[in-house]
Amino acid sequence: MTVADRKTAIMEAAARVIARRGVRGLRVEELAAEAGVSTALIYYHFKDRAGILRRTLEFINDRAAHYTTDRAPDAAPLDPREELEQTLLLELQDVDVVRENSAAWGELRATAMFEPELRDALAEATRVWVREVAALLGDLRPTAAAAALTVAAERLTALVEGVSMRWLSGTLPLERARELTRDAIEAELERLGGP
Amino acid sequence: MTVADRKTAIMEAAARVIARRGVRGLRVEELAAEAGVSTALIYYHFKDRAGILRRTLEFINDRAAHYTTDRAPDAAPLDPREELEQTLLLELQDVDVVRENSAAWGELRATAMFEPELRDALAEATRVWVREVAALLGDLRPTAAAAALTVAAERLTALVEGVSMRWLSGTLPLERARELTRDAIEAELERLGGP
DNA sequence: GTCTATATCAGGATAGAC
DNA sequence: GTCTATCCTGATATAGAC
Repeated sequence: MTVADRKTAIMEAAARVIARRGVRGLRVEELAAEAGVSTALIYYHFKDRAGILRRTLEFINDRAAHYTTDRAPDAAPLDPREELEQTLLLELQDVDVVRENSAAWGELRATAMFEPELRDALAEATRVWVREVAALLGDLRPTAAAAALTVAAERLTALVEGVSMRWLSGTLPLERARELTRDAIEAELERLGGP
Repeated sequence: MTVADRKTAIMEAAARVIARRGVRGLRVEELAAEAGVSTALIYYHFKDRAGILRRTLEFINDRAAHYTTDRAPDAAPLDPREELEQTLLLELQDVDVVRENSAAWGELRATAMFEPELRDALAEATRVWVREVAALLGDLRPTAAAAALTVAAERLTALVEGVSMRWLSGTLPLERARELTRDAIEAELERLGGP
């Protein structure tokens, strides 16, 4: 295993531990055990606890970008509507990597309320996501104004974050969360001009 | 100052400290200083750290219930539409108590992902809120089906939580958060049957 | 680069006086 | 009920060998 692989393995482990215990519950010792390395090595590579969190946020963002766009090479291309649903509903699946990402994402957003140094990365990731959703909406409603698309995308992504929190905190069943999201997509598309 | 008053003062202080530092950042010592008492007294009244959190969640729920319904006795009665906007937008105001409540609420929801003992109180509070919003929607759209009202209320309240998180984590300006919420109310009302 | 061992210290919790 | 003083655990972080 190369050094780069090992660093990646540590960040994968960090995502798992954060999903399991939260940012608050992340213990460097537990992370070390999860990754099968010593605590000293973690500090060697990531400097300190804040460094672990920062790098893990980046890692999660990258991974989300990939599971959003990576598709089997032989799969039929998605139509825009399917792609839009995918993009939003992907955050709401009971699949390890996704659940980890969503949980870690929620945690990191919550943490960012009190740690300004996470804010920039968070704001940027949000911006990218909103832009992506707005673009997909634009494909489906080419005549809609750019501002209207952005507002709709902000509402949809904020809703997904909201229902995701409820899902992960056990307040809302997953299927219900997905249903609310699907309906909201429907509603926004109607709002942007009927089909 | 009576004992009951003192306990209330401690919980008010807890809400302030949680809003400022987060659940993870809550130090019993800082709480004690904020409330002007000793740490020993906190433990005397609340047993342990978990007890502080549990009681504080109850406290902010009660307080939110009151600032939602308390109104100057001489004020003109709100019409249902205003009342609906109030109920949802009240969580999005740059007023100390509200900001505290919203921040603490977001924190506690995030914490509940990993601490099952907070879940019940959280789920119950959410249920009450959804029911309240659904009832207000029902006043405005008496012909709508109950299930449709509930779904709309779930979407709206989840959206408010989502934009609230973004607001408090510095990703979205307050005015924008309010605007998105207002538009969403508009959209849900249209969806439930035009005015 | 990676480990074992350990320093350091913050903060939760309690004892005991008043 | 409330305080002062203190204990002690658990977690971050580092020293130094390999």
